[in-house]
Amino acid sequence: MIEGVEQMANVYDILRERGYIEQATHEEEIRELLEKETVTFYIGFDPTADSLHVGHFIQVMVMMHMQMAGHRPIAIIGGGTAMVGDPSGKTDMRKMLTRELIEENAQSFKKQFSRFIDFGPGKALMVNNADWLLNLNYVEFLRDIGTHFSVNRMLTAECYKNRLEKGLTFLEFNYMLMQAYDFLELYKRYNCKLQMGGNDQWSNIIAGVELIRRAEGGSAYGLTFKLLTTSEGKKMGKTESGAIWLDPAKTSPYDFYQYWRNVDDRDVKNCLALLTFLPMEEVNRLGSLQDAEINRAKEVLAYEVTKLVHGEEEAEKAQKAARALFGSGGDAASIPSTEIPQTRFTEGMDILTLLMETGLAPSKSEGRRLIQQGGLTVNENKIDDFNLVINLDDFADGKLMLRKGKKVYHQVKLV
RNA sequence: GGAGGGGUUCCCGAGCUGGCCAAAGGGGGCAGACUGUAAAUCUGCUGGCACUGCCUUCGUAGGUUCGAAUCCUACCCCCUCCA
Repeated sequence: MIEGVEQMANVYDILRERGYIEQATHEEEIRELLEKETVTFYIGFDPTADSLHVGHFIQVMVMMHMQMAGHRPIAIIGGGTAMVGDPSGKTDMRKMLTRELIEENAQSFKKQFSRFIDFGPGKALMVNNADWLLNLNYVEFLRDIGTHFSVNRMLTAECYKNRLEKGLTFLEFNYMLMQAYDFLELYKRYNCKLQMGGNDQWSNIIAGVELIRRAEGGSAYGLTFKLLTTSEGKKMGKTESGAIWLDPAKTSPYDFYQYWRNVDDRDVKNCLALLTFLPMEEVNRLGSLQDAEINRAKEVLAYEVTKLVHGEEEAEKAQKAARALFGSGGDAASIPSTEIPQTRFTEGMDILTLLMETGLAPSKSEGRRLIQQGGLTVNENKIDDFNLVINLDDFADGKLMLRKGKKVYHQVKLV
């Protein structure tokens, strides 16, 4: 399903070249390990939402690279750890999730992973840490695992820094132990020697590496990736309306495509390297395009990432729709649309209601504001009257095109 | 448990000698100009609605008052110091 076969080069070098790697516990050893044996490694994902998002996707990319290089990924679904909530990098305590919700989320994650990773026999594993965390005996756990941790040391960990100022509950403080225990458990069960994760997981990862050494005298390694950030250091994959989800029901393929189509010039190269499998020569070539030329690179980026996540057909449709709206040609079939029964227009619908129906405005006040400021176009005619009534005559071929601002298109279809 | 500080509109953060407060300022967001579906910059807007007015909002519940984010009472929560 994924083309672009990796050469015999060491994956470590590939990952480094593409810019994934941020920190490693033992750079040389890891590189050697990956060179000479099939390494079982893991990345954890806490099911705190009902879909994976772009931030997770970068980790999935790494798993794919690793699997293509012949290593064996374990995707851990953190059904147990999500019960506690990782305080790393958070300023506030997460809201507690119910067990049922976590279970549901875990199911969604599972489905999504299967799109990207081959879970065939021996190829990869997906396990839920709820299996061993949920029934732990408290005192036993403290005696077996707790003894290996120094609170003094934990308190100096980067991940707790701002929480020590704002407050940290004992519940969350335990998160690190649980994640470390996961690693130990996987080490024992599957000979898993390497944990990877976003750089915010660094403290938790070394905790596991050290636990394995102390408890088992074993060697384990850790590797972290750059978090997907913009050139300005802001977290990427977030918009005003929330995260960019991989679930097409939560972020439509068109919106997904548009997100990448509109990234900052300066982020194009990085995104191409991290989120596509294009060869690095191509990435470098596209990334060095200047001025308006770089729009071509953005199209490639958007197309490639959308293809990976939603498949070729959806990527194709999204690209055509975008071209139709912003350039010339293409067909607009798959731009976001809302279907509204014809009968509702027989006596006309006021424009403000229509804006709310289509989700272009969250309230009539905002819709009014939008129109007053000249931000709304209906069928390519700028609207200046917020009392405008839309009726059937405004539809051509059963369709009406709304445009908010410069690039938010929305089609109304009669049914 | 004791002492002190604090909970304000999406976020941070003023206001708290009662009316001029839907609430300063900043951030974010949205829109306009510019442009390359970019960035930067400039401008406007930014609780809701039946919008020259009305309604709801300043931790929660009551009270005082013609009138409260501002005063009083009780309660909840957070932080700091002490135990």
